[in-house]
Amino acid sequence: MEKPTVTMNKSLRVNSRDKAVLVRAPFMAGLSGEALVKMLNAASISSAPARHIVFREGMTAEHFYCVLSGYVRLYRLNREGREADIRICGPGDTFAECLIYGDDIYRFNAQTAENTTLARFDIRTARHLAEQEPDIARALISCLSHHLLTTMDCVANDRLHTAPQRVAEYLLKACPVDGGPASIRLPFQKSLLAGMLGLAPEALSRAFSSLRRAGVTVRGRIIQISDVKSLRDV
Amino acid sequence: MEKPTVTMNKSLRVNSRDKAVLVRAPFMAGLSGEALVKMLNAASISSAPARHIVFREGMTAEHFYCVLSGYVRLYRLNREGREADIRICGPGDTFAECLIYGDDIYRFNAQTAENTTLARFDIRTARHLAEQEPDIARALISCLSHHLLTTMDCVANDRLHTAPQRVAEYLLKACPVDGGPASIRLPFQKSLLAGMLGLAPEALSRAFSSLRRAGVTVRGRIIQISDVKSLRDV
DNA sequence: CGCAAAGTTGAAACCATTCAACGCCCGTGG
DNA sequence: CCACGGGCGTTGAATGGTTTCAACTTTGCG
Repeated sequence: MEKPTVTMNKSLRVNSRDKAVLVRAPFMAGLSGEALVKMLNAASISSAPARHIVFREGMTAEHFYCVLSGYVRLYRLNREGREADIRICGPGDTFAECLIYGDDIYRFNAQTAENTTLARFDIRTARHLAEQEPDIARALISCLSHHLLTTMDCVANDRLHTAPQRVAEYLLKACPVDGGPASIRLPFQKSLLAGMLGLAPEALSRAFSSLRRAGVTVRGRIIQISDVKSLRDV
Repeated sequence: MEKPTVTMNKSLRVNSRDKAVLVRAPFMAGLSGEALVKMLNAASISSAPARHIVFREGMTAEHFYCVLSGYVRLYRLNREGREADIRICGPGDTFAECLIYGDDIYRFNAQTAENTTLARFDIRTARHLAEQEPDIARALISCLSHHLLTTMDCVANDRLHTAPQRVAEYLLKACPVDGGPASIRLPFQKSLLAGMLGLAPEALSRAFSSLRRAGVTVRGRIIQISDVKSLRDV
């Protein structure tokens, strides 16, 4: 039983349900038997209530994480205390794995946005495993590459698109279909979506109402799109 | 002699001078003899004039690159043709290495900002090498991690800081000293710095002139800072 | 010297933030 | 049952930062 530096509600071994999510996470998917077992053994599960601080910027980085359920907000503060989200991590997403080499200090804050279950990996252990098992190294490379591309997308979006365009883009990505009408249920609160798109909650609200003329109707977390194609023109 | 998909001025084997830069690049530094030789053999050098398109978004990704001299702009276009820079790569920087696993399509445009020498690696070859040589995998992980952190910094900066703050931050990072007066010579054009910070050239100009009251004097590419400490308060 | 590219400055328009007020939903407790 | 209150979301008005466009100046290079 290790003591985590940041206390959580519970800290327990992997149960079968969490394991199922973990094994399907992009980071673990594609690991062979041996490597998979090693990683699973290195994992420990913890769950935390909403708004729990997982770690703070500047803290010594000892673990990286994989979200099993719920959502985690990665963000940074400016000197006046204003927060800016960098990334929102949902089930299957890994975060702070980028500290596996290099500085041993967290470079941002991580806070749960709702009740959340996390898998936690010791960074040193994972580093050793990555050096022993080529498959684990490969998984790490693949996972980091994907994050990097996503984050570059984020920079480009912030710099190229207006608020309604970013919202439209999110909706289109979340849309299962490629034409006609569609309906989406947001998996989290609107304030979280706002942060994800680099907007104040008010700006998201205004973006939604400006998308009404493009056939977007919002009622709570349910979003109706009358015509996916016309949304693409925004 | 392979034919590159994008024609460059010259395409030649590694010469001793380029090799020296390449070996010192973060990506190659820390490679052992065997791994180093393999990577060097996989590299081919090409140089291109200013404003040369290295590759375009959507093209089949066959190579990734390491800048040996000069600068490369990674950017994306919106539908109206406006450009937004995602990253500026200088000597020692690697780009498009994030495509080593995953889709085989470039996700952004790359253009030289001045006369530039590049090392080019075949992506498939590099993938095989990374699977054979744990050191190469380790170097890739380390390199990708660093990029990811940098890009996350970029998102946070864009969202948290104003133009003068971003400029001040750049100057402080480029500053060798931590107090008193300092002088910096920009390694590239101001328009490139503007793009790097997510600003229009005019906005950079205004930011500089608003930093005059913080003791910043600009003459061409030379920037004088009367007191580094007071710049930190911006 | 002269031209073209790069950089600066001003004015106007635009976009997003901020602050404040209000409405809504929902859980709690009387 | 209803009243209350808090969290969340929406709306309005004012503010501020950045872009855009255009004109002008400066720089660098042949």
